[in-house]
Parts: sequence; C-alpha cells; structure tokens
Amino acid sequence: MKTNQVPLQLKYKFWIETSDNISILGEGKWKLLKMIRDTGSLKAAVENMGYAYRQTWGNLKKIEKNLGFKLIEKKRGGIKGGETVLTPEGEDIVKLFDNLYAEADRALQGLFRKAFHDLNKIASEGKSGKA
Amino acid sequence: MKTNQVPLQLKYKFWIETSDNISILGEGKWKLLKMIRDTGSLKAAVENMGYAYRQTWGNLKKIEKNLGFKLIEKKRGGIKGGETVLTPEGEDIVKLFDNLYAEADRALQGLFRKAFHDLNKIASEGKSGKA
DNA sequence: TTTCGATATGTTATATTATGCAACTCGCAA
DNA sequence: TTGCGAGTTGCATAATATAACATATCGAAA
Repeated sequence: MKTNQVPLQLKYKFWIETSDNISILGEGKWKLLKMIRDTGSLKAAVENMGYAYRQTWGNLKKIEKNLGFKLIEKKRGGIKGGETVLTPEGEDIVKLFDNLYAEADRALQGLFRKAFHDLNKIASEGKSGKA
Repeated sequence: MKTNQVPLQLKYKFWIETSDNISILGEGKWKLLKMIRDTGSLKAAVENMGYAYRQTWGNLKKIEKNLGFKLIEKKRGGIKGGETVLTPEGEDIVKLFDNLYAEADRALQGLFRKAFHDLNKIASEGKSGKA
C-alpha cells in the first residue's frame, strides 16, 4: 500500500470587517494594492493579477465607500493616458497586512506544525481504517 | 466632530486544503459537524444552522470525496426514520478545529491588539485628512 | 407487512457574481 | 487643438451559487 505523503495542509487568512460585520478587504485586495503600488497603474495591476478590470474597479469603489476613505488616487490624461497610485492610507493598509502575515506566520508556526501532524494522522487512519 | 469608535475589526479563519490547493473544509463545516454530532441528525443540524439540506448534503459528499474518507455515518429506517453520526475521523476533525481556534486565539491575541490599533489609526487619519 | 420520518438524489428556478463590450472623460504633450 | 491611452461608467450577457421543489429509498418497530 502506497503511503500518501503531505496530502492535506492548513491555511489561514485575515480580513477587515466593519463593526457591523461587513467584510471589507482581505488577501486578494491586499495583493492587488501591492500590484497597483508596484506598477503605478490599475490597468497593469489587474492584468498582472488576471482580474477583470470592470469588476475590480467596482470592488475598489465599494471598499472605499465602506471604509469611508480612499485607497487609490487616479490621475487622468497625459502622454501615458493616466496612472493610479495608492493614497497614504492605502500604503498603510498594505503595510499592515504585510506585518500581520509576517508576524502571524511566526506566531502560528508551532501550532500549525502540530495541527498539520494531527490532521494527516487522522487522514491516514481514515483511508486505511474501516471507514 | 464625532469620534468614531471601533469602526473596523480584524477577523481570521482556518481551513484545510489538499496538496493541490483545493479548499476542503473550514469554519462553516466545522460548526455543521459539531451540530450533527450534537443532534444525531443531519436534518436537525441543517435546520439549526439555517442551511439548505439539499446543498449541504452535496457539500458533505464533495468534502468526503476530496478527503478520501468519510466524516458522517448514516442510518436509515427505524421509527425515527434514520440518523446521522460522525465517524471517528469526523470527531477528530472537529476536535482539531476546536484546538486550533482555541490556541490560535491565544497566539494571535497580542498581534491582533496591535494591528487593530494601527488599523483604526489609519482609518481615523483617512477620514479626517486630505484624502 | 405496513407505517414513519430521515436519508438520498434529480430537476428546476432564482439570485448573485463575473465577464465582455462599448462609449465617454480627462489633460498633458506634440 | 488634437491625439493618446488609462481611468470611469453603463449595460448586456454568461457563469456560478444558492434556493426551492419533488420524489425515491430504506429498515426498525408497531
């Protein structure tokens, strides 16, 4: 019998909610904001991420509305047609998530190792046992 | 000017994925399994959770298929019509998540307090500033 | 052997979300 | 003052997810 190795893994994510539990912004938008920051363009960012421009634009507007402040700043016109940069608050949100994930990775490392071990023990018993 | 208090909050969740990044089971199914365990009935469980039976049943089947082992054990017939109980592996998964969240809450407590503070500082600057 | 209620499953309808298309806005630079 | 290309927006359509409806299956107990 072949022993399955590393069949299951644990993942986690963080996100921001309003006080009335409306989900605002999570991992996907975090990465999108990083991409906007790095490219200076919403169009380039969505293309790199593989997102649809139309939808992404609407999502960002909704986020800003729910947050109550702007995350991106547009500039239209010019030889390049325009560009998009992050507001200071947008930059701060990106940094917040950067820190959050970096520190959480450290804080959860031991916990995850143990849970990972337990999980795959359960799985191997399930596959070989009478289930 | 009115000071908004506790406008934003941080949340997190865990879930299980296969090695090829297919999401399997998270917080919702964890709670559902607990409810099945407590009621001894899938029907009762979905009613308590406010889920649709049809869909939930399909979801559970898909999960078991992806996991490769069974989480629930059904018994049909009898004066009560039937019942559903967790397999040993189902019980173990429930306990795994119980532990995971309990310990993660502890491990992330300090980190979240700081991030929460930072987040609301960003928000208050965004709302009052030039954005 | 008939009854009962929960499990099991297919089918259809509805709601939500994603995608695609097209047109318009804007302002710098040629 | 005209052209350019990214930002902005509405609208139609496709894809998915969720809900709703309907019906069959099973077997212990009466």
